[in-house]
Order: sequence, then C-alpha cells, then structure tokens
Amino acid sequence: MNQGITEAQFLDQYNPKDYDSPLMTVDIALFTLHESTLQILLVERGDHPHKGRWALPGGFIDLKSDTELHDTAKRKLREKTGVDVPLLEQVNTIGNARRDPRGWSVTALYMALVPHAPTAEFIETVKDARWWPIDEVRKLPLAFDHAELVHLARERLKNKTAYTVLPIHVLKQPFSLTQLQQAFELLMDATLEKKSFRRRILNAEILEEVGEGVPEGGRGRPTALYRPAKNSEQYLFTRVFGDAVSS
Amino acid sequence: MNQGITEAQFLDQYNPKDYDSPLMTVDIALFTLHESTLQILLVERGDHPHKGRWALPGGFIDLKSDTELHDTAKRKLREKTGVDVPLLEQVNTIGNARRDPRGWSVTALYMALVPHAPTAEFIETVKDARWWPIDEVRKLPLAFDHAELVHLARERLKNKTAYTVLPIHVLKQPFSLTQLQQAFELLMDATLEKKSFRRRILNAEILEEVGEGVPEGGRGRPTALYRPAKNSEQYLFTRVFGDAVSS
DNA sequence: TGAATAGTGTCTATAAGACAGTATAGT
DNA sequence: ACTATACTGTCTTATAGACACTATTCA
Repeated sequence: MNQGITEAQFLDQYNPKDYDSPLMTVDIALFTLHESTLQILLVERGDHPHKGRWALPGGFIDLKSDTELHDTAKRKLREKTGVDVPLLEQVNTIGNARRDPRGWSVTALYMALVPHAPTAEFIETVKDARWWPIDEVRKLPLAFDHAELVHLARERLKNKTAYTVLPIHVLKQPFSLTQLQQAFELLMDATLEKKSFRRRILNAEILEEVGEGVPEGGRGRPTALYRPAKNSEQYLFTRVFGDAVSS
Repeated sequence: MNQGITEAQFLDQYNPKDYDSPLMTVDIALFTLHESTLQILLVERGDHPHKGRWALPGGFIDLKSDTELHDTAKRKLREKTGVDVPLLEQVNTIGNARRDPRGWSVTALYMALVPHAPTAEFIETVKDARWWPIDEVRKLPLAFDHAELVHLARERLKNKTAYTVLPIHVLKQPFSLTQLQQAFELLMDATLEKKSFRRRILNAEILEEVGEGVPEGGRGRPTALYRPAKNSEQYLFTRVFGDAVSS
C-alpha cells in the first residue's frame, strides 16, 4: 500500500524491475504481390531461440527511440526492408505463457502491404530475408507461433479486402482496373465478376484517370490507367464483395 | 552474440530482467444497457498513479496464474464485477512512452457486453466501481489515456453492431424484437426502420421463438419472445445496416 | 482477319428504405 | 371506442451477379 504519500513520492520510489512482466514484442506480416502470387516477407533467425528458423520480422521495443508501438513496427520493418510502409494496421495481440521458451510473452501483430519491386531490390542485399509465396509458408517450420500469426494476418487481409480498397497498396501507380482486379482476386483468394468489379470501383469515385497504357501481355486494346484520389484509401463499402464473409 | 552455444544453454543464462521492457496491462470496456442508456463500468483508482480518478477496470498480467492474455482480462473483470463474461473481444493495443507516468507502457484493450441486472447486483457491494452513462463519461477526468480507450471501444461497438448481432449480449433472455431493436439503436446511436430491422433479423434465422410476453409499457398487443439459436452470435451480415459506415 | 485484351449494356436477384396498413391487447 | 403496442404488405431504390456484346490494338 501507498497510504498517505504523494504521487510524486510514489513515482520516485517506483521501479518497474521490482515486478515480473512479460516479454513484449512486435511482429509484422508484410505482404506483396509478385508473379501472380501473394507473398510474405520472412527472416531467418540468427539468434536463439529458434535459431535458423524462418520468422516474421519483428522484435523488442526500444524504450529510448520508439515513442509509439507503431514506431517499433515501422523501425523493425525499415531495418529489414529499407521500406517506409504507408499503411500499417494492427491485426491482433497474442499473449500467453507458451509461445516463447524464454517465458510469458506478448506480441502485437501488425500487417502491411507494399508493391513488390522496391522491397525486392533492397532484399537482394540481405541474405537472411526473403519473400515467400504464402502457400509455401504452410510447409515451413516457422519460429514460435508465427504460423498462427501468419494465418491471422492472412485472414484479416482476406476479410478487409471484401469491403475496402486495401489491394491498392500492393500496386505501383498508375495501374489499370485489370491489374487492380487481379490484386483483389489474389488477396481475397476468389474470382470476381469483371463488370461488377469495375462498376463498384468506378462508382465509388476513388480513382483518378491519368492516361493510357499498354494492356497486359503487350497486345490488345490499350488500358486506362488510374491513381487513387485523395483519402481514397479509407473508403469503405457498405456491402461485402464476392460472397466473402467469415469471422 | 551467442555463437556456438545450444538453445538450452542460451535459455539457461537468459534473464528477462537484463533488458528494459515496457509495463504491460490489460483494460476492459464493459458495456451494458440500463434505463435506455448505454453505460460503461468504471472503477475509482485506490492507488497511485492517478489515485482517485475513474478508470477502466484492468491491470497487470499475473505470470503465475494467467495462461492467456485473455485470462487476465477475464480475471480482472471477475474481480470487479463477479461476472464471467461470455464475449470478450480485443479492440486495440496501445503503447507509448507518454500514457503512464511510470514509464513506457502498453495496454491491450478488450471490450465486453453484459445484461444489466446481475452485474449491478454485485456492484452494489463494491463501493469503488459503478456504471456510468456513456455521455457523462466525456465530462469526467479519467485516469491515463482512458478517455481515448473508451472512445475506441465505443466506436468499435458502433461499427460492429452494423453487421453483427452483438446487441444480443446486453439483453436478458428471452427478449422481444422491439427490445432487440432498441438495443441495436442505442449501441449504434441511430434510428432503424422497424420493418427492415425485423426482416433482416428474422431472415437470418438466428432466433428461436419461445412463446409470448407482455408488450413494452404493459399495454398493447402481446409480443413474441425469442432466444438466440446455437452459434447465432457469430452471424455476419454481408451488408451494413442503417447507413453506418466509419473507420 | 483473327486473337487478345479492355470495356459496356442490360437483365435478374437480393436486401434495405419508406410508409401505410392490419392485429391484439388494456382501459 | 380509443389508444398503445406488435406486426405485415408492398412499392421503391441500390447494388451485386451473370453473361453476351462491342472496341481497340498487334501480328
């Protein structure tokens, strides 16, 4: 008890190390699209525990340099990929006594999306990090409970794609509606009807047309190119798309 | 570096207290409906810091007795209200260097819903905890960043009510469709059209009719009473209701 | 001219909004 | 009979699904 002392006195004598506290980490599921496949960035662990296994990029908070939890995620990603991610969304926070052999551990799981090229260029120089097609990840023995974390992030990605314009973030600008539809289909793992897709996106008035480009595969009718309009990233549809409903 | 040692050796020499780590807490926004008002449970802090201020129930993880982060939330709520909450949903995790005067601090914010009576009965015996109408909370000087946490939870409540059957959890069973609609309206802070509401709920086949009851206010046509069917709590609509769309 | 890609017209199906109507009780 | 509450009929509106059709380019 601290009866009769002031808050200043209390804070003065307070030392966090007098109490048991869990390990606190941040992990990031960074997704991209490459060669018509959804890919996720993994790093090979160089230290114990689970040395040598593939894991999500992440790590401990630096109490000195990080001012927000968010900053820790951004910093860890920058260290691994050289990319400043625009969109960084919290998926879930998982904490229990089993997930880390060092003891009771909590991780805040974030999710991010980037176009493929710039990250890939940087990644070439880092031998312990690479993109993995999401289907191959299932076969890898990941560190800690990262298989579960990957699953959580992938499900969130699928669900949010059904009522947002999240896939815009995996495309280089400008892009065609065909490319955007392919991105939606890969992130949702579903096939979408062309007319419905175009009607939905165009009616939302979230894209600006910025000229013409060559069609996919080099031949065929030239395609209109688009760029997202201001604040279009936050656009929410009032109806889900492609019968996609799950928890 | 830990070159050339085994994982067992590494774990043997590992001591979490060798590293700086943030404070890790759990906070719960427990909502109920009473006298046609959305209410939230707050406790008056008995210890520093922010002694005497109202705050969300919550606290530190007990590394010995809690095996999941979830368990910490359940335990803290049970200690304050005597209620075992069925539904406990993660809202967000907030961490930064400013929110707690004791230092870098992270909190996992949960949200829960209960029917009013049983909690209230227990609360009577606890002098430092009470239900507050959500509108009055805005005027209170809450501890830490709890005003922001209350806001986050309230927004999540509003959004999820637009495509789930969350409000079922604030009603005692059985309930009438009129009562259910009132619950939806209060949680969404919107008015719903009666026919649309009933059509939506009944078509979803998530309720079982279990007899008749007296109408609201005692007079008028008797009302059909319902109980949620098995697994109905997870039901998701593919379309939002009542024009409710926000972040 | 044929193949490939981009883009449209239009009918149907589903579910919400609006709102007036009917049904069944108490006083 | 009047009022209060519960519940329904039905027309309109919005948007997705289906799918055949047209448009523009290259080889």
